[in-house]
Amino acid sequence: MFSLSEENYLKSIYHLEAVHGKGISTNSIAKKLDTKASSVTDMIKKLAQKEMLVYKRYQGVSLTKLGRKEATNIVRKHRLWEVFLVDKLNFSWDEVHDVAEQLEHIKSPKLIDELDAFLDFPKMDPHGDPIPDKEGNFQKIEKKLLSTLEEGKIGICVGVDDSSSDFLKYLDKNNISLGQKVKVVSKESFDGSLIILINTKEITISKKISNNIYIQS
Amino acid sequence: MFSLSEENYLKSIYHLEAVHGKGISTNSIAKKLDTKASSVTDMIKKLAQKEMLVYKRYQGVSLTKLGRKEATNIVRKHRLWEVFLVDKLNFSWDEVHDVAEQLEHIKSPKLIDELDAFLDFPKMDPHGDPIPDKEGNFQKIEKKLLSTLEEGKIGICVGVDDSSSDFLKYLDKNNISLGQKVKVVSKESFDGSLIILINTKEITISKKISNNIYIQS
DNA sequence: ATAATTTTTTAGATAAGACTAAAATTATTT
DNA sequence: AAATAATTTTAGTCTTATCTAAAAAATTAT
Repeated sequence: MFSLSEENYLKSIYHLEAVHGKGISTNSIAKKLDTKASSVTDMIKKLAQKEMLVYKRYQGVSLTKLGRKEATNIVRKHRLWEVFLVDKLNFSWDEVHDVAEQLEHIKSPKLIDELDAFLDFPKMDPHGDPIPDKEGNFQKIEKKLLSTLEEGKIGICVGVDDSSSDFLKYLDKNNISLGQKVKVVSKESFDGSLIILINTKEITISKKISNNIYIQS
Repeated sequence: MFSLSEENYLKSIYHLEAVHGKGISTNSIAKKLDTKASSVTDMIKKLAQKEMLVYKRYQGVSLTKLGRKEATNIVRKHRLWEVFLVDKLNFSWDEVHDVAEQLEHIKSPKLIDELDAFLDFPKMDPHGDPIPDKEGNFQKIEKKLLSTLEEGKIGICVGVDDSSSDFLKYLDKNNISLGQKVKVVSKESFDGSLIILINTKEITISKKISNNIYIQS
């Protein structure tokens, strides 16, 4: 059984590996968890002891198969709770993160599988991220950043990278939601900003925004 | 904001006060929480500091209005989650306690009220205990112990005192559930055991059992 | 009323998880 | 290749919530 803290470390390392591959640095974990590098060193020693990850001093860490399984299960729980909050309890997609962050640590063999069934085995969470099944498997969705879409091309919004409340509220304000059709009207080469067409309305979005929206074309 | 431990102390003291009135002893809290008296002394000092209870050395403790409000809210959360687990996730009444024990500590202003609405504002949990509303009010149910029912009299089972899995499974096995009609066929004066009629079947139950079943007559 | 017992508190120790500051190692420049 | 910079680890401290053992107070029995 893992402590809340241990679970958060495993989850963070899992997410970092998804982006940067194996060999995650102490500093990057510290940044992600908003803690100090020395605290990270302590914890990864402990998790290495438990064979959740492989660690060699000064070399960064990589999850073991067991560690990845544990992490995947936490992600599964987090995302299922997010679906529950949005589908059943009228939360909006910018409100779910903090609560799911707590709910993901509830320990019950039965709870999460019943919840999964109750929600009708959803494949996606409210931000377009895939939900691992009981065995830890999930389909990888074909997607690319809106910032990579060429002028004149059309895409469907299928996910977001940043799930912060501020960013999601910005999207709401501009009627950008999952499933929304988006056309790149023009691209400003100087700063990478885009003029995009949402329904019948043209809006300008910065590179920072288009780098956080995933589309399917 | 309160720690998990602080919340558990408040809840336990609340339950003890419900049975024994004001002035709860250090030892009884220790017993309830399966911890040592010295640990209790430490924690009640801390909670007294926070004005959740009144404490004078060697005199036991009593919740303040604020402390009672806090405790009531935890009880509300616990019981709402129990209803959720039974009504929506196919848990049986002997399976809910441990999970609700975890879920009651989730902190979200919105979550619990939405859950309440989603469950259609239930007034009772699966064990027949009343669920406080948002303001902390709940109706006290008229009930007495099955052990106090006289020979030949009939009652409706409306609650249980002990909510342990073992006891509830025993009840299931003998078809005793909330709403079930029970008739006392005879009473053994030597050990207080009862022969009771459940539907068409007569069974013998010990005093210990009849002391844990609440009925309405 | 005094002795014995029980309850409660205090004092000091421990474990988990975080921190700061300094030392060790690795990476980058010049 | 040496010097500088950045990263990582170690050593030691802190907080929270426990614990044990001993002291203090309250209660009960003689």
